[in-house]
Amino acid sequence: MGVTIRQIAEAAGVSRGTVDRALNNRGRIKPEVAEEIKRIAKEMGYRPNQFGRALSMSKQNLKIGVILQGAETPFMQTVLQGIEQAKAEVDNLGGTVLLTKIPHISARGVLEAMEQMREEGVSAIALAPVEDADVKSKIDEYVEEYQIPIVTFNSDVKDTKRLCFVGQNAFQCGRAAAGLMGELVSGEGKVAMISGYSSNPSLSDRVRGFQSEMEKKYPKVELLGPEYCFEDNTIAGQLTEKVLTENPDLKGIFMNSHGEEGMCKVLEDLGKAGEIKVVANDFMGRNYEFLRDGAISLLIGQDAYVQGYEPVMILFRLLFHGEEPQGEFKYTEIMIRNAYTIPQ
Amino acid sequence: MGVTIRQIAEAAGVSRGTVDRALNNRGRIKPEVAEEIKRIAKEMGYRPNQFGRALSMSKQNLKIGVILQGAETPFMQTVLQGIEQAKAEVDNLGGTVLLTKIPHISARGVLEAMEQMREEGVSAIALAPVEDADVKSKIDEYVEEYQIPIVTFNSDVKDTKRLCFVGQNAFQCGRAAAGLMGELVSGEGKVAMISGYSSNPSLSDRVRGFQSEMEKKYPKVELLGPEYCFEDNTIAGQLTEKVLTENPDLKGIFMNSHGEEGMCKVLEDLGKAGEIKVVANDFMGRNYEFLRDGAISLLIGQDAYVQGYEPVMILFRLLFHGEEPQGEFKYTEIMIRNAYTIPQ
DNA sequence: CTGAAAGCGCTTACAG
DNA sequence: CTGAAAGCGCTTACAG
Repeated sequence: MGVTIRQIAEAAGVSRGTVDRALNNRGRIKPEVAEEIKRIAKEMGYRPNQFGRALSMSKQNLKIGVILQGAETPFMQTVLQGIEQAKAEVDNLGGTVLLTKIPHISARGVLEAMEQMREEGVSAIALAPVEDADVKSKIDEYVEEYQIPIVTFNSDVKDTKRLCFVGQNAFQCGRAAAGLMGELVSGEGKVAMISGYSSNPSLSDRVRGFQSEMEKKYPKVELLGPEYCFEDNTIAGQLTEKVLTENPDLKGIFMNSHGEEGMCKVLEDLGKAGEIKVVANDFMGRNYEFLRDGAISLLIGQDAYVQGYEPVMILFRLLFHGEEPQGEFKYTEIMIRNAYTIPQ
Repeated sequence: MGVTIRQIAEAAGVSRGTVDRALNNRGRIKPEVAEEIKRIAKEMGYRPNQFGRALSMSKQNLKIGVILQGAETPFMQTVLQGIEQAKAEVDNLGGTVLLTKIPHISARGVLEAMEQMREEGVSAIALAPVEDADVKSKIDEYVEEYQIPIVTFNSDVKDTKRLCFVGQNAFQCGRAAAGLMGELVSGEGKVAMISGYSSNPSLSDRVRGFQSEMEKKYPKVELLGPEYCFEDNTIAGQLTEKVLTENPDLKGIFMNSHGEEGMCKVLEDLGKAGEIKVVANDFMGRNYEFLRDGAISLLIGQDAYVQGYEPVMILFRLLFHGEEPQGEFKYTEIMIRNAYTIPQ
């Protein structure tokens, strides 16, 4: 068992309150006394008991706000599970998590939610995804003017005062996909790229990573596209059919967006499933099924759960224990799965 | 803020002690009263505050023993990091972790360590690896006679009363390797298997998983071996050279043991690195380096850290919170990595 | 500037 | 079988 504040108080011949003031720099204490107490504490190897502190501080009812956009997508549903888990833990520890789900993507919705949370007295906010100039400046305002720390997750926003970002390193993810595809097609032949939206920075980063690494490491691979399917199965199917018809010698498809069902349907209908090597993204929807069937060769995923869980806990640890996050970027692991490493 | 034991006591018209007895099944309470209190607690959505509990229970100074064999290997070093982290957390929460490292593998060492831990009054033991009849019967004796729950990790022991096992599903790992290798060699050609010891059950399970899945899913692949290198680089190099000389058309090597350095050296010397597809195991030693160089195509790994961390925490959660483990097997994730998904 | 006391939510002897 | 009280280690009004 560790040294307690009481033992230090006895050793220093003062009260526990005084030790607290000294050790936590609360002021209202004679500087020499504070110094002496700190010296004694250090000498005795004092380490504050987090349970005592947490229990005592649970009176403060610290509030953390979470703003989530596009909660209707399967991916965000998993993120949501992570948030709910963090919320349960924070509740349990005497805090509160205020969650606002905004349907689809709406900068105005985010701004309003931020406003409202400030009125409700939150001490910190986790926010995703972010892609708007007004939101950016509001983030800086909150951090600087109101000292409300903000963590972004899933999609980051550069050049703001946000504390840190939790999510995928999209460029590196694209490179990992290239490394896999290069091997799957034995380093040569045609590979088509299908992405979602050209306007989405994460998707674009993945495409850039894929292209640059393929060029560098597998120069004999000829890349086609990217074409954009807007995460739509019908369009994805049409694009798949088109590229296959125009390129009967196609070796692989890098599916960088949702629309997998549409693509796999066409591959199966044409008897090409398994023959055309497919690297796809995210452990969502029917992707595991396609992996088992062989229509998808390898799947790359980000830990959606962690993307919901970590931001809340990072803020909690900051506010409750004064523990700063490890670094500005908390990248979730880039996970590779085949048919045999599907969980459960 | 959550519901507290005090609120339940008021709602039920009893004292807090009575609520505690009801909710934690401590006996000495009229069954009907207990039922009623549980009902109310559930209705109010009561979730115990872990800080309060931990603080209050920190008087008990609960001890958990950990016995680790072969700590000198790099793999066990990482396991050790997980144990140290768990130890730090448990210390901080008012408990104690007693760690005994036994050099190499020694059943007698394990038996003595168990004996000593019981004398020191541990409430539970985590133990690895296990491969001995005497140890088996001592496990059962501890569990049944002394009510000391035991968790095995890294390597399991069947047919005992151990609470659960934390480690890899070796057979499934072999299957995963087959799935990768099958794709890497485009489903045909010769693939050599090099393993460590024929007597090691985990290694054998991986080989069996590899063989059975290859046979089933890639029948055109011709498997050679397994040959055994006894985790020795020199022997691994010799085996590699031999199989390459005898089979100039070799397409891949499944390296199921340590000795990667010896193998990669030969591949590089013969100018075959990258050409021969290699699937190897464990994120240890120079394996990441070989992955970057391309001498190893894909790496499969188990989470060594989790294998150290989880057993201690499972026991802590059991003793401290009365939380039973999820199931008898806590399989660590089978992770696949290529040159782009190396951590950091 | 400092101390004494109350309280956070829980568990645990101790009385009855 | 049940209750009242003390205590875990910390923080925080409140007095002085």
